[in-house]
Amino acid sequence: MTTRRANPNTESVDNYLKAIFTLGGPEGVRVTSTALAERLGVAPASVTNMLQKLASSPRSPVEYERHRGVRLSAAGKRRALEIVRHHRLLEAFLYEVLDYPIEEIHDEAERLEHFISERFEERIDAKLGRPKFDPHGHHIPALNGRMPKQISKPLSDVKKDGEFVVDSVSDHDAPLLKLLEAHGIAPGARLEVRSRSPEEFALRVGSHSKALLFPRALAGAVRLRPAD
Amino acid sequence: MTTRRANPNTESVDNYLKAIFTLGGPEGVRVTSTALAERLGVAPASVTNMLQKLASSPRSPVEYERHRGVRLSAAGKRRALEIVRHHRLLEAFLYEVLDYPIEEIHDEAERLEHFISERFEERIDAKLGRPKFDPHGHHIPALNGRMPKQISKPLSDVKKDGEFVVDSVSDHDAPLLKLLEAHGIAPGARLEVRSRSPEEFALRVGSHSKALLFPRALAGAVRLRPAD
DNA sequence: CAGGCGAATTAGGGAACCCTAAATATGATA
DNA sequence: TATCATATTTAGGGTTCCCTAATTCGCCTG
Repeated sequence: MTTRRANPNTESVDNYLKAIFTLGGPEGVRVTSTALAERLGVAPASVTNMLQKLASSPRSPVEYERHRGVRLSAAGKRRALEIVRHHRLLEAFLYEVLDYPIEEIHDEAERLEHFISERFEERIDAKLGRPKFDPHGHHIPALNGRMPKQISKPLSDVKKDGEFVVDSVSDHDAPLLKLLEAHGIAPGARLEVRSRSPEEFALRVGSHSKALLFPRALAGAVRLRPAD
Repeated sequence: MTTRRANPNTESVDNYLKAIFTLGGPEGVRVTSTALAERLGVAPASVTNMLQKLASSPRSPVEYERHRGVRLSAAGKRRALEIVRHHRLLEAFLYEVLDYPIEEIHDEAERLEHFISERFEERIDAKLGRPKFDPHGHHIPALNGRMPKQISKPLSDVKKDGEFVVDSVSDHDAPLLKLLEAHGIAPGARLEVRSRSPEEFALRVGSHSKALLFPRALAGAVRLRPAD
């Protein structure tokens, strides 16, 4: 006789949920196995396995139909937002309290987010003064799971010159992040798009006077909102 | 063909090493499977399995002989001390920076110690001002693995009345820890043993005037050094 | 509407850790 | 020194999550 242990490894499951959440966007679009596999760095077959397991568990965090992709159930979305909250609070904490370089906070938070307790979360939240944004400019979901919708658009979508404020920057690409920071491209910075070409943008950042030529290929990593 | 992944789950292995270190004391006495099993909360057979695996790995962290117990190799001891360092730095950090109640720091540190990076360790160490002791009064091993020897003795070993200073308190038993704190029994506190009976000690703690009757059964949890 | 093609799933394993039950060593004792 | 209790190890499984290979499905197109 074995003691039954309906004990999913939370770390792995959480990563699946977070990936489904991220890929599905705020509207909760169905996500394909392949996309998940790629995001998670596992084989598609592994994804199928996991989704079947998750789907057949009580109070399943996902809605899954063979060959038709997955999306999060209400419970799954709640959990995903908890993890995102952990992640972003940790990023803010590492950056502001522990003085991490911006390009290192993501990976460390990615690892720790699965293991911190509610108490830890509460304490760093308090220590930071209940922040609303992480250092990349992303909203930190509230305790109740609410998170305002992103209203910015990527620099790559900018169709005519003008003045903007940097809303957020991508967190995945560490070297790029370092580069952006070096040029002052950080949430809150003023950014003027002076001209555009198929290859690059000519930008003026903050109060710098000289123009910055910014490759279009990287422009998806910077999100802007109109200057007030 | 499968990509080979000589990838021991560090968390579990680390826990074994830490347990061997703790049970073997500073001299590195051989530790029995049963003792390990008990400490780790697993079956003795599981311990045997793990020890065999560890012993047969390259640069093995342990020296293991069937039926004769294990002890750490130099590499194993180094690793164990790293974990202990992580653990104690985390405890200090949770207590001092995040204002955790003393009785909660152990469990949280126990979980996190396996996942923090060298950078994290370095940063909290700096933030705390390179502390030498954790909140329980235990030495924090140095980066190079050095750790001064414990010179205190448990209250339970005290054979005659006198004045002492609390050196350290046990970290495992959360409720007890809370109790000790409530009575002012914390590292650095002055403590006078006024009388002893088979059942309990009569203590005077700090500058309190009234005596505290302290059960002998709990006296192993408090370590003392002579008052200067 | 029959192929085809790529996406997704099934089949069959592997590695890490854990468990119980059944041997088997060890060491103390009669 | 034979015996026994106890400590330890071996045997045989189980779970979780991952992988490759083979198969099947959904869908687009000729």
